[in-house]
Amino acid sequence: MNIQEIAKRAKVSTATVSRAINRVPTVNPQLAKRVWKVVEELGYYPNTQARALVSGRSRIFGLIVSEITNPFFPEIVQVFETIAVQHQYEILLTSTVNDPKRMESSVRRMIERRVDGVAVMTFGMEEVLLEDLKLRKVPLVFVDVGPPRPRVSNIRIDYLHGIRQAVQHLAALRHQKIAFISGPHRLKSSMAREQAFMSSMQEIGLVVDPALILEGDHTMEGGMEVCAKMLARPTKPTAVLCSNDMTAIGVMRKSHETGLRIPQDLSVVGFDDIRLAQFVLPALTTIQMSQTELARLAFNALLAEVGREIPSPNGTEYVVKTNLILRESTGLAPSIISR
Amino acid sequence: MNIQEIAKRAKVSTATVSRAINRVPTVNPQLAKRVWKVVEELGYYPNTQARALVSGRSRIFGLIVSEITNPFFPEIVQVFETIAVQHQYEILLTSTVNDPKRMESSVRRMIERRVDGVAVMTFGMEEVLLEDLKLRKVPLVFVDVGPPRPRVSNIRIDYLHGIRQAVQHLAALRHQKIAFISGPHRLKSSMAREQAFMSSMQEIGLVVDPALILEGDHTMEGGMEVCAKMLARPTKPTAVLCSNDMTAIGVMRKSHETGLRIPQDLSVVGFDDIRLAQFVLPALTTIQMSQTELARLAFNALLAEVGREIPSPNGTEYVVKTNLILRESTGLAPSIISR
DNA sequence: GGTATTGCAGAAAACGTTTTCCATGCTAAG
DNA sequence: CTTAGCATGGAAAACGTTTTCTGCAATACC
Repeated sequence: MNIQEIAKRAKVSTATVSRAINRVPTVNPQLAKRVWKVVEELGYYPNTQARALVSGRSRIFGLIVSEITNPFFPEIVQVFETIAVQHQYEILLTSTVNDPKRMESSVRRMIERRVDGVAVMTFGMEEVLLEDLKLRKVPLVFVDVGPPRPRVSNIRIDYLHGIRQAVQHLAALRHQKIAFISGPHRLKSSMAREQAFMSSMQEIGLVVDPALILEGDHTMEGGMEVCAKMLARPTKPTAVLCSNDMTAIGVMRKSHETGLRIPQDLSVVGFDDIRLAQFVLPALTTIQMSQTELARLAFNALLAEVGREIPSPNGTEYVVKTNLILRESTGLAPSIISR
Repeated sequence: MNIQEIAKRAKVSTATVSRAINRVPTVNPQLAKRVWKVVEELGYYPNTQARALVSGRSRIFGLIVSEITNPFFPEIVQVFETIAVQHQYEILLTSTVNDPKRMESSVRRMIERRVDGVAVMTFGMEEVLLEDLKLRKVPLVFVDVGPPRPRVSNIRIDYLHGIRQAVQHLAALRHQKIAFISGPHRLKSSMAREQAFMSSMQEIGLVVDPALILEGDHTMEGGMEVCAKMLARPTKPTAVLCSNDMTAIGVMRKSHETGLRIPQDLSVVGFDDIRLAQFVLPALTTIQMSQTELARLAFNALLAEVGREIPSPNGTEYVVKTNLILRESTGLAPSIISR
């Protein structure tokens, strides 16, 4: 069933059918009604492929996330999809599993499908592979990637804001030996968080013990491993700030296994504020980076760029704030209590 | 950049370019090489929309899940996507959030995009809306929906196998008052689990106390609520079997809050075996329903149906087994210990 | 050596839309 | 009353492929 069939039955030309369906105002209301009647009767749905072919716009956005099984991302996908649907956009989802090969193949597939834009939510993964996209003048939006270029927007996360709050919160609870467990060093976002931690510490005159800066991998298992390593060393921290919530949850679990009570013996702060953070025991104090806002911003950035006929000269930069959420996993430093 | 440009530069016709790219064997190797050289040079990617338009196959499968933020689903999405990529298929993901409106709109969008098949992983949601798809002879695969029809495959979950194991495991631990917290009653899969529980109990001569059959909603919050309700009643169970892991985790949490120790005071069994189940404290004994297998089966069912030129007369039925995984949340019934 | 058969590449049709261009009929202005 | 201008709908081109059909040359067979 196609537009010709409709045209025949409504006794008009295909042009009129097209115009009626797209609600072009110049078409005679009576004809339009006739067309719509036939459309309803036959349950006709236009063929998007043909539409895209001639209009040059596919109404598809690509969404690249680093790992859909990481609880941080489903929320983003959900929100992104919801907004997309509202704007009659479709999404092509790719979970790269941090594999450059998959990243490459997904970029290629997106180009082949002629996406109108791509949101790259991998938090600083190798952008080399994205040259292809840039070259093709597809609108892009990244997280934490500089510097801006034409057609490429960037969402900058203001890590410092939340991390500084967290550090000061811990300091106020008399913690001095504060550890930091980062994410993989190859991620830009990961390093940015570490930097923010360091400068927040120095700002209030706390020394950063290099032995208390450790590298995790943003998984719960990784958190457990690093925690074990950390607790085996001579200088033990009284508080630990983690680069994401899964790591923090791993730390909590391993601490529990080794008999450490949280927050009495060790305070733990996470990062991200995934839903799960509210539900672990004790509930995790964490730094919120709103997934909803991130998804919304990313979508709007793409939509804006698609709407522009002359590309923005230097892209646009958006900022997402981070904020400390107080829950139950932080408390007074143990030395204070025992005194 | 299009196929004509390539044809011009390689000094062949567009037909030859098409044949070369699609590796049709009859094309002269020398010509093919010339074509490929130009393709590489220009970084040409074929336009999938045009391809789909003429070939009638979009190489897109729809994937409808009930809620991507429910940890059960990301794993399915991940596996489904991975296999899809291997077969040069794309997926159109929809998370219905259990909203019939969204379900309807997503079905419509999938038809418009001319998907080659749809996997409906909503575990028994209102199929009424899917009439549209059936009518259009799009290959479909469902979970727990009968009876089979042409072009519609079904994955039947063998709930009884795992649930019977769980009930017998609890009985062996001397539990007699075993509660069951179901999912929403409108889900077929939910009722099937409840049925399996009942018959497993009766099979070994245990009485099912109607007061101990409760309805949850497959979320952690729901689990906590139902648990509170359950513990407020006069007849308290010594073990509880939950219709999914999130519910079980909610139960564990609420029990903990009210001072009940698990498994000493209450044994808890989940269903699904999401990754998180291994990581809660204590690790959750649960009934595994392999998400990997489910995704793989669903994809293969669609692929098989697409390959067939004459549709299977009555669809195909696949079966996924369920199995009890023993962890730490189940133990001897409390009355035994105190004796 | 002439005709039938095969192999292979190019021309052109087809896919289902949107959109440009053109024709028609009407209104309004001179 | 005539003509310019405008509104509206139809014809046809265009989008970028695949695929069928056609034609030509080379080989095989009698």
